Amino acid sequence: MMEETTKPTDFIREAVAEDLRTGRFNYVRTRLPPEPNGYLHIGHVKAWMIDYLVAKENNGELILRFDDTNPTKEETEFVDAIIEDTRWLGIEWKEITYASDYFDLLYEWAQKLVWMRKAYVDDQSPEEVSANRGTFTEPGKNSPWRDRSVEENLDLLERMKNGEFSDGSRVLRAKIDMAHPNLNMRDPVMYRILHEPPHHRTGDKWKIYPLYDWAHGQNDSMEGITHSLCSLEYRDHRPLYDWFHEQLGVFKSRQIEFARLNLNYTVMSKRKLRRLVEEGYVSGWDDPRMPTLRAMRRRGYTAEAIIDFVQRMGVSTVATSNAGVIADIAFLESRVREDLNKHSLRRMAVTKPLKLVIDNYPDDLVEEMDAVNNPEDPSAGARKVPFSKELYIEQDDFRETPPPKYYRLYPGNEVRLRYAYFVKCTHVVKNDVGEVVEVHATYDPSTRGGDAQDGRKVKSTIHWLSASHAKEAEFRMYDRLFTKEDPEEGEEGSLACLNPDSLHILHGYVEPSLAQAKPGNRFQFERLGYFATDQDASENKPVFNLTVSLKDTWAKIERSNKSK
RNA sequence: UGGGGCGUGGUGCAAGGGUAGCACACCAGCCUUUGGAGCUGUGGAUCUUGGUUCGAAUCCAGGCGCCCCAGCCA
Repeated sequence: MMEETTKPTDFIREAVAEDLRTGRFNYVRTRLPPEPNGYLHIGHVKAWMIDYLVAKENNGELILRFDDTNPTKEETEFVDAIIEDTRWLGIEWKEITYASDYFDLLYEWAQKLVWMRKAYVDDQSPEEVSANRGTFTEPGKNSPWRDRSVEENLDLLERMKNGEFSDGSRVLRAKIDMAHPNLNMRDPVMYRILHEPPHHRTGDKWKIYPLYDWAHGQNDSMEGITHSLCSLEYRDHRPLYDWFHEQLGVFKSRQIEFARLNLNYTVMSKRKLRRLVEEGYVSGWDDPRMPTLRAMRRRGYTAEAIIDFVQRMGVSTVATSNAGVIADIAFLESRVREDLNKHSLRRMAVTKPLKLVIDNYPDDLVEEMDAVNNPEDPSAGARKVPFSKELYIEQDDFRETPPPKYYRLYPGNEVRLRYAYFVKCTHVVKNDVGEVVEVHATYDPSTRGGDAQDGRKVKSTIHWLSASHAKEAEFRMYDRLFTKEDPEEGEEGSLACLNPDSLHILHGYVEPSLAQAKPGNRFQFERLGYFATDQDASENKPVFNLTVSLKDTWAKIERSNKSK
């Protein structure tokens, strides 16, 4: 698949090539910089692939570095989950590192900046720091502590580190320019005091923790990262990123920003996703409706399809919303269908069963019908499916009074039962309230296998299951989580447009062999869609998640029928 | 409001002074033992105004619109 796509070219790859050409760098090393405070989602995959491929295409190296500078949010559980998901994508890295690996060195670099009179300990309260930062239009005010002696700063910094001061009582700040038009340059905070909670890796060793701006660029430099690729909202941080390298006289990594990836009909922010989980709107972070990688995996999306999707999305600096680009979920689904169409085994399943009785078929006869496993892949072979007098068909495949252009079963109409016989509907049996409970038909024995010897045609082929052989199964039918393309839009908030029908549970039947399907197995249930066996499956009743439906032309016709 | 970034069909990306193209979506048709897949075709876009030029999506200037920034989050 990767060979098929033309070699991607974009402004980042051009910049990297340029740097190699001009000698700014003579090798390429990138980094994946997750903060271990949540699960990876589809938006991360874009960044992951850019970092991975830019390194790979240039015979460079990729480092997986956890940005763990804030112990109040980070947990080992997320480190493990991120590693698992990254591996699932097929991304290979040279080594795993942590920002916390560099806390000692980073502290030395901070002392150096103090010596250079480029950093100082500020005793202002958080409120004072904020108030004195100024606004977009007004300059900030210099801290009264801005011109302390090197000795006093060094002493105070050391005591901050040793835990002598309470949280929030002091910070270390870079001394730049409180009147700078870029707020990030107004004496940014480098270290804050944090006694609790213990850090997931360094425990209670540290009482001060570096902030992003101080840690990230220096870690990049320490690791010899050539290209530090990040999303658009860090554009304003680049002058600061460069300033630290310049002052310290260290290896200068190059930061390049790109638009991050969002999807319509969903939310991507950790805060909003957490709310869905915590308030029970979904079953968990791996609920198949979530945009997280583990959810997509559970739903049946393949890593190949997801990667193909982000690759085809391209890379740009366009910011349509929230510092990124909004992709159409339909495009993701088209990539999933393309991949699954080629690779998944066909099976028959009936999600909304309706009994079909073939009146002229022998009572006790069972025939084994030949069914192909994948018309796109002859090497997938064929299988036998039992056929008998009483069958289940899909409720949607029968109408007592057919609407216009309805080709499926209705009284007097003949259709093909896939791989079996032509059948003609004769009559129906109804219950007390007038619902059709049984459809009756006659079959033409000369059409065995589905071919009419006399050359007559039917306009429809429907799927079926032998009632006595079929195995019970649960089907979880998913739809988009939100009804609006942009759930954030409007003041009611995203919860106001949650789709009440994002999950439909159906109880039906599958072919006998599917009773043994293993979690993660993927199938195409003919004429319905792609499904993946869920982990919830029990021994006698498997559960299948709808990955994505097949394109449904009839549904489209029906919709336009109704709108007329 | 100061700073930074960005404007090409509905969406996402191409075209780097020379015929505005691709994918998805949409519409029509062909084909079909999945109303699937496949195939063919149609429609539709350069934010705006001015300038430079034989020629501008591309270069210049103004305007308009959208996104990001005032955490001791990342």
